[in-house]
Amino acid sequence: MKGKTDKKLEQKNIKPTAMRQLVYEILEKQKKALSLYEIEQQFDNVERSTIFRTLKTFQDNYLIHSIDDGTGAVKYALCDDDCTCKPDDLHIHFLCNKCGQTHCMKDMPVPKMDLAEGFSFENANFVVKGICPNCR
Amino acid sequence: MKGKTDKKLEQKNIKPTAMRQLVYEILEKQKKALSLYEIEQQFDNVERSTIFRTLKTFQDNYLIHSIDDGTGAVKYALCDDDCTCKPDDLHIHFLCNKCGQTHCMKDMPVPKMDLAEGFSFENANFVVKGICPNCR
DNA sequence: AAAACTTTGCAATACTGTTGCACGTACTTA
DNA sequence: TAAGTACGTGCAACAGTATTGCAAAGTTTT
Repeated sequence: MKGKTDKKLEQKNIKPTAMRQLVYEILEKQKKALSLYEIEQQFDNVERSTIFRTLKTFQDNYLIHSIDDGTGAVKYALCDDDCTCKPDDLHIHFLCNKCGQTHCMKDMPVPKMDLAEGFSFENANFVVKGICPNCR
Repeated sequence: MKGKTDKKLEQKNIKPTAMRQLVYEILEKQKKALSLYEIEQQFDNVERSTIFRTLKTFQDNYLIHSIDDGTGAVKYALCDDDCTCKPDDLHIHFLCNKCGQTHCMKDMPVPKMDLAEGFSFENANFVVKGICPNCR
């Protein structure tokens, strides 16, 4: 019988290799978004580039989304099951200025803005920074 | 008689050296936000690190603000005269996915969000991406 | 003009992300 | 099942941006 992880991967047309299962489970276990480096730390002897490509595959298949929170390292977090990373799926992210953790605020969609004449909207990145509940 | 640039710099307590005047004028001339590299290109033989430190000085004194638009290079743009880079001064930035130029939407403040219990708001980065009027 | 401080240039380095290549595993098909 | 093909992984090298230490040059103060 196939595991839950395998099903999730196959749902998004990703062949479930050992590596991919592990990376997926690391992301699932965390409530927060993780950087490539942070994921790498969870392994003993795995190549950065392998994880990098695993994340790229995940991203290409809408299993995860990436967040540039301004800390210098891109972070990654699981998408919702039905997410296709379209504008309507966008949500706000919160970076704690103290602990550096980045959280997905999945219940807070990125507000639609009325742009000036001639500007079209394709995508957005909205990161709110402050102090998280754990750090006060 | 002192030039306009000197006054602007002194208004923000920045000693107006030749380098600083030039960097300021480059930023002023442009409508858009510029990366360190783009500024470097406007000179013949100036050190990256010097510009870097010049920009840092400008930023520490609220003369410019930096924008991380997700392109990998931080960009810089002049603040309004009375800006102190507090939450109320924040505005949206627009990155054109075609030409890569980043514009300050100074008339569009970053919307205040009601964060979940326990999260405090200190700062925000809101970048909207799409196609700009020049590229359609 | 000497001392103290600031700014600049050079060189080196850190960090993150990214790619080429070779090897091995898994899948396909005859 | 054996040969052929496609895919995934590890290693190594590299690219781009940001950043720092140090010394020389310039500026301000006394």
